[in-house]
Amino acid sequence: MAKIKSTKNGTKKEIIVETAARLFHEKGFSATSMRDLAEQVGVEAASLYNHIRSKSELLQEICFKVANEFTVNIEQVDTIHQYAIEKVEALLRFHIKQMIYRYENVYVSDREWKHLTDPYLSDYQHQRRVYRKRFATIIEEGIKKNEIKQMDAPTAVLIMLHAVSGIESWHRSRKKISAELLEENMVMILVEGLKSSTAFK
Amino acid sequence: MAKIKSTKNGTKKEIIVETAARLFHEKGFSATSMRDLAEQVGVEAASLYNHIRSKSELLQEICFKVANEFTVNIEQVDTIHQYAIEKVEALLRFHIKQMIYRYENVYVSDREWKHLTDPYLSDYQHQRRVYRKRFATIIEEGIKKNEIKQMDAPTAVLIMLHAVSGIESWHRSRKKISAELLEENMVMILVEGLKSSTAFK
DNA sequence: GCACTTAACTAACGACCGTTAGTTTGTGTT
DNA sequence: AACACAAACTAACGGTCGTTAGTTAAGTGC
Repeated sequence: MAKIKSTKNGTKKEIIVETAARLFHEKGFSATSMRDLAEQVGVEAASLYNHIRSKSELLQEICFKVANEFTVNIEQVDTIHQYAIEKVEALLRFHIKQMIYRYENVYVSDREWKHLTDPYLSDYQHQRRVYRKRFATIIEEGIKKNEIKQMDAPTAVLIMLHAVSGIESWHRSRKKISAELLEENMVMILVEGLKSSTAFK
Repeated sequence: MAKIKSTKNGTKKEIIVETAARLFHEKGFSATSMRDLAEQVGVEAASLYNHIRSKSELLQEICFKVANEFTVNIEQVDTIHQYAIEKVEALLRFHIKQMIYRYENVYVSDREWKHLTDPYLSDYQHQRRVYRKRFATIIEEGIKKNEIKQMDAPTAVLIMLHAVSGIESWHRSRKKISAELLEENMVMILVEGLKSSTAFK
């Protein structure tokens, strides 16, 4: 068994991290034991340590993977689009898509980051703060150009970021509307709530 | 020590539950030990059991206390107001105020209810489902009367309920805007996003 | 075929978990 | 002064936690 790739779905470590994300989502970080995780992976608990350094490392991988995706995205969005309101919509749509298609990872990074330990905890908090700040700056810019009505930008950011986490309920609900319809409804409600009523555009 | 009331802030059990809410908020239910809790209350862990039956009971008290407050409120709101959009605004304002002034309890009931065990888990999920359903019905009613624009009502509910949980970030942020300003901004963004553009009212 | 590496295993460590049993302490009532 | 009793204490229970040590099996490259 000297293969570094075990199945076609990436390395064993990647499998472990994905399984951990699922369990952390289902039961929470603290309530998930390494023995739970091992069982789901199909291995003894001690064997996990051939692939990972610690339980904390699993949470770190999940949180920073997700955080980086958002950071990379806002970079792109900020350069591609011209109007602030377009940027906001693009950011919102990305959040929605991540919440739909990479649900477990995003959920864990949103809800369980508190169990990170320093220095990772501080790094993570910093990265999120910077992201929210940048998001707020885009909204400020939109307000100045009269694309977006007068409002407290950080509050608008907070509403958007948390509104999308409501997709959690969508995932849990028995009879769901389609992902596309969900996205369009969310964008409509949230983006229309921002637009200036006297917008020229 | 034969007093049933220990301080002026209610019974010892109430103190324990409030302290538990604070710790469950800070560290999560699973990561909070009875010894942690005891230390914060100023007592040995075993002594807690003179006042409570189990750790689970603490979570139950918190979750159902909060859930009942929302249930009672929607009852009142539904009878007091006439227009659907007014009902929605009243519900939203109540959620915001609860999130500001009873933050820890609401947060715990929102985030840690998964650690309830049956039959409490099922009861809680049912109560929340009924509440959301009722909220959605009010919005449907508003759509029918053209107070609220065409949209998927459950999605609107999900956005509102989760948007207010963003007040978590407000609590954590260093320089906050005032509670009043926060409420007005949130109401503006969210309620304006719902209103029909051809509303007669 | 032999060395090397990877990844599984069993066994166990010390720490901490929620909770119970049994006892002591202190206070208000008679 | 004696009693009742709430509420604190100490000690310990069986269990589970994350993790380490040491070993074994199996595939790779010479």
